[in-house]
Amino acid sequence: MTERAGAGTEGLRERKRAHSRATTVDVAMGLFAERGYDAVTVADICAAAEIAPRTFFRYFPTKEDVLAEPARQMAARLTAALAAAPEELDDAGALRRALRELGQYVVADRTRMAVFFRVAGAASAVRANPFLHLSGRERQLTEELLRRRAGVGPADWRTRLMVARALAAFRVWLDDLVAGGEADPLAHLDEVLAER
Amino acid sequence: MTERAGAGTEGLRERKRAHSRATTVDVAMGLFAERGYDAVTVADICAAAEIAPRTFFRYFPTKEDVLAEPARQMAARLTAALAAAPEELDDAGALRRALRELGQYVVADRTRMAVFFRVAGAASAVRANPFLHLSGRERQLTEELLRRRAGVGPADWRTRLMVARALAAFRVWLDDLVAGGEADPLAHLDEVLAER
DNA sequence: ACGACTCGTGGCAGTTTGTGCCACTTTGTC
DNA sequence: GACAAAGTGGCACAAACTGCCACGAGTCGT
Repeated sequence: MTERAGAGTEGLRERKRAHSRATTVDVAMGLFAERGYDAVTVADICAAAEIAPRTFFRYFPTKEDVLAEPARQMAARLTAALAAAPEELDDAGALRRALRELGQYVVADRTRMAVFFRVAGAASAVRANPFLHLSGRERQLTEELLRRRAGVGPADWRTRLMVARALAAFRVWLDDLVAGGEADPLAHLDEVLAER
Repeated sequence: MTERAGAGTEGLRERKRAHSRATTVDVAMGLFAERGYDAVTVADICAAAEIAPRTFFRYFPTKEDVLAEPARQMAARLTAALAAAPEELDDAGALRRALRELGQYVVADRTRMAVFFRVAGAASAVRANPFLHLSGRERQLTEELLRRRAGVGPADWRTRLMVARALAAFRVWLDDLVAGGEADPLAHLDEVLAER
């Protein structure tokens, strides 16, 4: 290991792999948007992305996982935002701040997200559902909260409930966002998050 | 149609079908508990339940659906309880009451539920997860709430948030219940549901 | 009671998803 | 340039589903 390369340039291999993965996701999303999730086979994606089926399953353990990529990015973003929140904030404040940042991210990437939401909503796939996906991260998120405050042991139920409620609020907002109609989404997000 | 039979006895066909379905679920749960979800094939279940694979998929669209049966029962129970709630209760009160009844149901059927939770928790299957399963019913539940109060049109976000929060609380409680440790689960449920 | 009709069931062939194994090529290291 | 490490592709194969057709057990009309 030379270890001298900067964090951004991780060697040719890494870049190639990342590029191949990204294009596969793009191609797949395009096909899904065009024909619908079920009508697109993995073989189709592979043909369009010019990779072997065997390779596809090395990138994504499941067909659903290609579709779930945006949801996974959201989850990662949320975790990162939470870890980066100022220390002086309490749990609820930090979580709210992180969710607001996630909201900005979603709104900024609106067109791409719109495609994802539409496709994922119509698909029979469950893992890809951003709402459920986020809920599935509750435990991980709670642990991140505890780590932030140097807490140890299992989280008490009040903390877990707080996290669950915050995510519930975010999901309600996401629902409204997907439905459209809100003139100022971010203001609406603040409103929903502030509801006691 | 003779239509003379009581509501309970719906003809031999219905009864046979219900019996076959029930035994299939039982057999499947037994195998899952014994070897784990992934290590049991549909063919195994069919052999043990003495039905043809083709028949299996007529009862359950997916292998996951056999495992999800208890979760589906919970969802159905919740919907029914909500519909049966006294009219004079407001939305939040009715929902809380329904959740309390669901809680009693879960606690009463403890041993069976314990098996389900253990198997479902360890399984790679997602649909079967009771937590997610319940979240997936949010929309349906909200509609039931509106119907109860003769409301029309799409639910406003405050109502949806209220439902989402109540379910979040129930899930937190379920989590505690599965973990064990609570001496009086139903009292704990009241406590969690009452948390503002 | 008897025939017609419906519906649940089983078998078969075929598609699709996902995996283990091995050979081949590309990349990074010395 | 030699060597190790990692990505890639092809093959065979298991397991999850699906469409089709045939058979037989319930059910209904007369």
